[in-house]
Amino acid sequence: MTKADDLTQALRDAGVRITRQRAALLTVIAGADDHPDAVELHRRASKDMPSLSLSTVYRTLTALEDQGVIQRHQFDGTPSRFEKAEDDHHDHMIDVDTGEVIEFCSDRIEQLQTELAAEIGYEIVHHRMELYVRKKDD
Amino acid sequence: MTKADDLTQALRDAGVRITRQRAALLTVIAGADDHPDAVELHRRASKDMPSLSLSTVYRTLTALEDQGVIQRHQFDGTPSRFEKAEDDHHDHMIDVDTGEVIEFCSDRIEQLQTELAAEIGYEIVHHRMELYVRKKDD
DNA sequence: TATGCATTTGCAACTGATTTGCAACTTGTC
DNA sequence: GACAAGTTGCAAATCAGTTGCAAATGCATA
Repeated sequence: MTKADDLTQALRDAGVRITRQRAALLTVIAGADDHPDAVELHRRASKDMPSLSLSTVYRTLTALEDQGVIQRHQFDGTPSRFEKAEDDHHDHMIDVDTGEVIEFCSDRIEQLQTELAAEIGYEIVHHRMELYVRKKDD
Repeated sequence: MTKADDLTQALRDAGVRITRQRAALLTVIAGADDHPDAVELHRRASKDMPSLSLSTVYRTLTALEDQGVIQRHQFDGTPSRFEKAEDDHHDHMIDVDTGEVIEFCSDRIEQLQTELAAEIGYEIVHHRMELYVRKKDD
C-alpha cells in the first residue's frame, strides 16, 4: 500500500469524497520530497489530470489541511508551500540564496518556548520558527 | 529631540528625501507602541496629512524597511504589520484569541539556533519565531 | 448495475493586499 | 529662485487565493 493510498483511506474514513482530481493531487503530494506551492502542485498533477483547475487545487489543499493530512507553510513573502503532515513536528531553515528548505527540530528550543509562554500565563497553540540562512564559506 | 526627529535625521543622512507625507508617517510610527498595518498607519497619518494616499504609505514603508528604520512582520494570514526597528532584537507571541502581540526575547534560544545552523554549515541571516498562544485558565 | 442527490468541479468573476505607470508636483541643491 | 531628480496621487494592474453558479460526478442505496 502506497503513501497515497494511506492518505486516500484516511480521507475516505473522514467522509471526504475521493474524486479523480483529489486522487491525482494526493499522489503528487505523497510523492513530493520538497515543499511545492499550489501552482507547482497543479503543474505536477496536471500531467495525470489535464483538466484539473487551479481553484480545485486550492480548494482541495484547504480541505486536506483541515483534515490534518497536509501542512501549509508561509515563508517570507512567497506563496504558501505544502508538505504532507508527517508524524514528527519540525521547523525549517530556508537558504536565502537557493530557496532550498531544510527541515530540523530541536526539543531543547521547544521546551524553552513552552517555558517562556508559561511564565506569563500562556500556553502555545502552535508556533512557527524559520531560520533564513546562508552557506558558510570556509 | 523626538524619536521622529531621530528617524528623520537618519533618513536624511542616508540621502532619503523627507517629504511632508514621510514626515507624517514617521511621526506616527515613532509614536506607535503597537504593531499597526499599512491601512491603520494610513488612517493615523491621515489626520495630519489628509491627502496622503495609501500607495505612498506602502512605498514609504518599503523605503523605511530598506533603510532598516522599521521592521515588517507577517503574522499568519494577516496583512503585514510594522514597528520601528529598536536596537534590541525580539520575537513575538500572538494571542490567538485577542490578536494581541507580546514581545519577548531569549538569548538561550538564539544561541541554540545559531548552533543548529552552524552544525550543518550555515549561518543565520535572520530568523522568524512566532508563538501563537492562548491564555491559560486556572 | 442503475438511481438519486449531495458534493465537487471548472470557469470566470471577485477579493484583499500590495505594486506600478504616469503626469503633475516637491525637495534639496546650485 | 530655478532646475533635475525624486515623490506623489490616482487609477489600473498584479498576485495569491476565494467564491458563485450551473454542469458533472462520487458513492450510498436499491
